[in-house]
Amino acid sequence: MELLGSLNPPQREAAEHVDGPLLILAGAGSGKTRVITHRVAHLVIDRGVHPEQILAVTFTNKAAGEMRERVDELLKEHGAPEASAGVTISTFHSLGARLLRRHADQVGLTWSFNIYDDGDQAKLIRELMDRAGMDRDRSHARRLRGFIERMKNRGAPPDRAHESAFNSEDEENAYFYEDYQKALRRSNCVDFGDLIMAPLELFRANPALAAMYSRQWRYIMVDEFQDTNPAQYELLAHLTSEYHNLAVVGDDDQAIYRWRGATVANILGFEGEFPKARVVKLEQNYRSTQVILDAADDVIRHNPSRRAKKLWTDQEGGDPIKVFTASDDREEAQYVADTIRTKLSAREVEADDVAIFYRTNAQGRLFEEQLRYAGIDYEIVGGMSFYQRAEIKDVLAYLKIALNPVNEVDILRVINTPSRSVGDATAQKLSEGARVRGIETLFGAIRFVTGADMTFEGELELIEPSPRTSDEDDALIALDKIGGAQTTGLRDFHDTIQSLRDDLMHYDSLAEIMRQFIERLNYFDYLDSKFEAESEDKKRNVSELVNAIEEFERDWQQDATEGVFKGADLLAESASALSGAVAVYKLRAFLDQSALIQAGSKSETEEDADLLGGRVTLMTVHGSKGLEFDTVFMVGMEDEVFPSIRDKTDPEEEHEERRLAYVAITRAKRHLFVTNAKRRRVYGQFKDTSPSRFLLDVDPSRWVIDPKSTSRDLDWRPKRRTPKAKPLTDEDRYFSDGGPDYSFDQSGAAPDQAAATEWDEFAQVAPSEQGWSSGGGHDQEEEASGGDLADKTVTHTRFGVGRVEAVSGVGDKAVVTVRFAGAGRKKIMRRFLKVLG
DNA sequence: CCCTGCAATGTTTTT
DNA sequence: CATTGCAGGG
Repeated sequence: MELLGSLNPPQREAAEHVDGPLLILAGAGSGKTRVITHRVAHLVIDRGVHPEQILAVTFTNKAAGEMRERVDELLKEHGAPEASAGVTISTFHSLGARLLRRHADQVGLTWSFNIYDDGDQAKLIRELMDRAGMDRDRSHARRLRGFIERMKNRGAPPDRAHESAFNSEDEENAYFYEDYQKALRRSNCVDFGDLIMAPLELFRANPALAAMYSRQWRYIMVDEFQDTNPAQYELLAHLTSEYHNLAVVGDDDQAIYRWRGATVANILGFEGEFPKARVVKLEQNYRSTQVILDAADDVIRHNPSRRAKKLWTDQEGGDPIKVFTASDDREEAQYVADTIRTKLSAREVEADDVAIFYRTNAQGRLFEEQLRYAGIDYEIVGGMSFYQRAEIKDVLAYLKIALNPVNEVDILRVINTPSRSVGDATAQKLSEGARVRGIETLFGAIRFVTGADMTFEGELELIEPSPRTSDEDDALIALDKIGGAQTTGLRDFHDTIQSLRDDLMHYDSLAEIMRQFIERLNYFDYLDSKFEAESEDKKRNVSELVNAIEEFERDWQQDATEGVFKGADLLAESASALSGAVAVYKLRAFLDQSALIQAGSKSETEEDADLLGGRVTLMTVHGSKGLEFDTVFMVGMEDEVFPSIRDKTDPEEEHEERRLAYVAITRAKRHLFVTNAKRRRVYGQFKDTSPSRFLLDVDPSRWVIDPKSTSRDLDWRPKRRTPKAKPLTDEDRYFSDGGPDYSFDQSGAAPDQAAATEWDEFAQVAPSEQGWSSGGGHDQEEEASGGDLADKTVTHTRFGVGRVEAVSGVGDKAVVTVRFAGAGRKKIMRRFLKVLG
């Protein structure tokens, strides 16, 4: 069968495109992964492109894994089974990590650098704040982290941060950022942001190297392009500098990572950047029913600045969305669990095909509880990662130190775990001592105290004899004063690391080395003594870590020979003594993977792995992007939960929440349930809620209320909303709209063709009633009311559900004042309203 | 120097 | 409501 035969015309056009920039605007469910994978196969099979010349970049490991699988399949099917391994398919961050491994020496790192996760990063920031004598203020620490992240997302190293500082706060932040970068490099470590920024700096300083890679990867594809940040964009620019064969796929309506520095400008401005770019729109949706797509459109159409695009499907109609309002959050979870139970028993759907989406991870607990109670197998994706658990981080810390002995954050983490009588006071003295010339590192300080004479490879060795300052003298005196018990403890720590390094050099089985190490450390005894009830869990987690390593070792061989990086890592390190050992490679690869993969915590029922029908999936809406399920429960649909708006002065926040809701809705293939609760526990106390404005935006013809619901309408908001609170936001919401009550014209979705404010709209329908001060007319209106409408609940296609407050005039042309649950008070012509009761 | 008990404080979203 | 940080006794 012909390779591209199964594609529709636009899909085919995109897949057949070979040279030059390509922008694929792919609506939700339009088969974008299909297009990417077919394009890869087409390049290799029909166009004779060498697999090594292809690079596909994604954001998540899940997406990368899926793409790899499907490319594998396609190439196998079409007689090129070997080719798949040559194609590089990677996330941005692991691509960055691999580039850095290869060129570590050019950016102030060594081959053995470690990757700090968020927790490590926060620890380092706190440490540095202490050292700088700054107030230990958590919110300040957060701001500093935010600043550093923002700079790195823009690809701005400290010197650029200094240049762009406009006020004294930015200036101070820039100094801190500079300190932070220095400390990271002293520890031979990088953070997540560095995984993008450091390769970028490498290419900026060395354009010839960038050119080399851009010749190597002649065809580059990027998935979820709307979520790229400026640093990633610039990195791509370097990587495509030679041929400009950049093919990007994305959907501006699914941009949900603005808070992480992503900018939709990258996708919206693509043609500006590449005037010769071919643009292909994929608008046929193969996933959902018309009802679901319409509901999604009801929500997203309120956003300004969208690319014109209209999803369509040939699956007409479909089940209406089912809405359920619970009296509280617990009942909400109960309802979801009951409903799933019923559907599973009736064989309407398999557990595999059901998902629950919530806005924040914390919401997941209640659902977990109720599912367990109902005896339903489930899987939680995301949340507290396995690799973030204390016991796992402890063990990994030792491994990281063994590889990279200058890693200060990890040394401080485990120097007293298990207890070695080395507390904060001693650690403090060691930290100060590490800054004395001639000592240089924490391990230098430990050696000074214990009298050990061994130097670890990988430690900095810049000893420049010069007179010490009095601070340094003080630090040395403090080191001298460290007591006997502490010295013994430090010696134990030193020997522990030493023996772990010895083992890594002499044995090949990483899992075996680990088992012995954990034994030697008496780590299980430590867990028993420190934790009562949880110690069994923790021990099991550690064992699971060893199992994970064992499994990793089994598959490792294939991984190491993948794509263009084949053999390159080995070459780069041949100078190092440690690097001769297989276990060291495996360890380093494992550590990278564990840092880069957000492994979801396993469900309670993981033992029976292949149970029939699988299990229900629980995850945040963010986690759901790129996935699809037959039946979806969108829960917690209340204002302040979803949308969760932190900064009410920033209208962009609501826009992003809207896109998030759009993503959630478009995950559903056939059945969508939307639930909320009238009150919900926040910090242990009940708080009254209001229905989500997004839910109210969905036309009532698309949903029905479950008879079991506590409320028969969506008019249960407890307190009046104050429309004055954010007038700008409201303006924004309506500004871009195609206008009232005629079908949404997609060509009008461009921002400059914005149609009407609410007042303009009113002018269209009833010019004579227009007025900025409606106060005077009130009494008259009420007297002239048609009677039949007074106090009725009505719905409007755009404003949703509201209650009639006043009516003036009669018949279809009557003007009705309605207070909408989601949109405040409006005057609307009678004929645009549907009366509910 | 370590452990226990109390208080404060906080929740987006993820590579 | 949980978790995390901090103060004071052992």
